Amino acid sequence: MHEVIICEKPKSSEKIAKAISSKAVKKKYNKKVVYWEIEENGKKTTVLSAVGHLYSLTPKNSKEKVFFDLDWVPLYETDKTKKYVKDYVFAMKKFGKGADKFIHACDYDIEGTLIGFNALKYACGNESLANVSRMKFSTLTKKDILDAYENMIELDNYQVDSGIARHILDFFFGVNISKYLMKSVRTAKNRFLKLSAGRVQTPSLTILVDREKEIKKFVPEPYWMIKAILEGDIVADHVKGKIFDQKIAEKIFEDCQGKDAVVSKVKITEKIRTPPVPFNLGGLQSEAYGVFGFSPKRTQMIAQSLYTEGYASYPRTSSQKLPESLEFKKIFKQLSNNEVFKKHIDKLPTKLKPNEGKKEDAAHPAIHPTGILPSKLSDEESKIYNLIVYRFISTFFDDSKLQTMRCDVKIADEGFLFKRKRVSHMGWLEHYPYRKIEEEEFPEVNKGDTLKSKKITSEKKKTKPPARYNEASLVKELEKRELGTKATRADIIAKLYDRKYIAGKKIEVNQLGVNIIETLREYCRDITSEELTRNFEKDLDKIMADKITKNKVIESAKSEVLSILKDIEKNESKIGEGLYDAYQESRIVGKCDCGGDLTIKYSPKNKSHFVGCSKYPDCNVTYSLPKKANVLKTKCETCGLPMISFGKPPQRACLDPKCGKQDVVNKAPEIVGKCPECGKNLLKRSGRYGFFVGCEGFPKCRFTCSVDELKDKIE
DNA sequence: GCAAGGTC
Repeated sequence: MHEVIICEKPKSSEKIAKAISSKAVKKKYNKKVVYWEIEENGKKTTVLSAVGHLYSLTPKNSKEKVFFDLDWVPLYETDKTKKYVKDYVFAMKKFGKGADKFIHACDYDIEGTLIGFNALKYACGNESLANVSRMKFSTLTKKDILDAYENMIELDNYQVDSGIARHILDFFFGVNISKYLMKSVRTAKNRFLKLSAGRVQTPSLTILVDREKEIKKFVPEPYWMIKAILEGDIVADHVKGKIFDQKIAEKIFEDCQGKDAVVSKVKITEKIRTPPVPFNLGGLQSEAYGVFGFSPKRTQMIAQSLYTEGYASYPRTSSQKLPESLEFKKIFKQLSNNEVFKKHIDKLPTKLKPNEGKKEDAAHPAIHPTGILPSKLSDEESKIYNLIVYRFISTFFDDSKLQTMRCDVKIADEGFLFKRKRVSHMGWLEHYPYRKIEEEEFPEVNKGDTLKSKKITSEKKKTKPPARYNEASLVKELEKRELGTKATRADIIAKLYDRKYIAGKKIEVNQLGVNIIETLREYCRDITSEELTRNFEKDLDKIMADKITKNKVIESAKSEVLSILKDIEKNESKIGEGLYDAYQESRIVGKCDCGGDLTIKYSPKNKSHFVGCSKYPDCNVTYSLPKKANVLKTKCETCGLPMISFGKPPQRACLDPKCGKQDVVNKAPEIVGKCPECGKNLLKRSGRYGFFVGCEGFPKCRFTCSVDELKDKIE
């Protein structure tokens, strides 16, 4: 009797093999692929693993104008970066074929069910599906696995169909519409532009376009802030905060001149700050962005490598929970071999109970260190590793307490107030070195005291437009709207940059991005919003509940896509021109002396980019660009042309080599003042958008401001 | 050349 168990990933094959038998033997195929063998009571069990999807959809005939005839082919054939998949498929073919019994033990969700189904059908052989049963577990604990092994169910073919339909529908809409967009540019302008649209990427872009529109149409409103500078350098704000009526502001300003302040109320309160919750992928991405400025994609790759090396747990989790079964004590004991970690771990309470978050994940706990101490890590890896360790440790500590003083004063019947904050109990804060620690002095004032007023100021300000998204806040927004999955969100955003739809750390939408959304809103409105995802979900649910067949859903999607494509084709030249012009516009980097626009162009002959004038051939101005150069928004202080950055470590220079202006990136940054928050030096740093002022104490102190704001901020 | 989804 030979039994074969198919798992979704190597990690779960290990857990499943070990749970089923203590006699499971680890074996390797082709030196890389791990599988397990159990021989007991005359029965042989082979536990094999996929690595996520092993098969991918591809057109039967790649020369077709539209793709509706699709085949499942091994992933490594369609994607050159997925070579590692090959050995897993081969191992499955070698050890999986011809067994008496097959067990599908992938994650119990639509994708997992399809992963196992395709592995069985295409690697183990079609006939394996005749002898298959399904294990259903929600966690990879020994108990759950054994329960599932002893109470196997039938493979749910409706769930399989639902998974297949999801892949096909995404392909129909995504690939075909993308193709037709590119085709329109080719027809109209005889140019190639890499364009794409999809069920997730397009609504994500819509979110950014809508925010861009809000920002563009925003009309700043003036308001006044009235402050009183009191003895002891106390700055008190008028209780009204923003005053939008100039007359009222002027009256308050006049009335308060030369009058002293009388303290009307002093209130000291204590706020509890609970420890942070354990990291899920989104949480780690967001924190790593805030603390180190790492893109979510970068963070994900680093976390993946820490996981592969065995230093951290599985990163693609939604969970903010740390179950006791992880054996915290054991992890802490191992981590204590590191002197620095030990200092923190030694102070842990005896009862180890983490402050968990609400989010759960059936397959994995929150991200945590395994206890195995890394020997060699790159700079970036050790930053993420330490972040994971400190976050893990800090969730076990007690609350931190923040004391807040609020002092109300009266100046000529007008209310003013000032606040002070200080941490009165460190708690977890002491063990999580990525947070600012407030330590403001509380002035000694009591009710009835008079404070001499040195000066009353009235400052005119303007309301600000809504903030731009950055990569981390967009990941969060997608999470909130349930667009994409934890594993794909960072990639989707990277794709939007790659297509040149968007640019910048504070994400700005290029004209091309705006145009894509406008075009699709006209021809395929559903794909620009969450509507398409919602419609898919409804259909997939119906397939699962046997209320509609997979083929019906596929057929109706096909006719819908066909009609959209027909519309696009009918308006091809208009769409193509619009898209190409929009693309050109976002390539403009400055003005040429002749009045034309300096534009980034591509020379297919030299396979490189350069900057040329839009009035070519009337104007011959060109500037060559070094390899992998970025044209920046910062203008050269000498000649006004844009600056470029290139090389590693990055250097900056003027676009015009004759100008010769070099930037100061590699020199020590200039000290421009003292930080108003922590007293350390403020440095003039250069970012993507030119200079900004940042505190030397970063990341502990997060003070930043623009160069223009500097005077106001440090008085 | 094009999607979104799983994972080393």
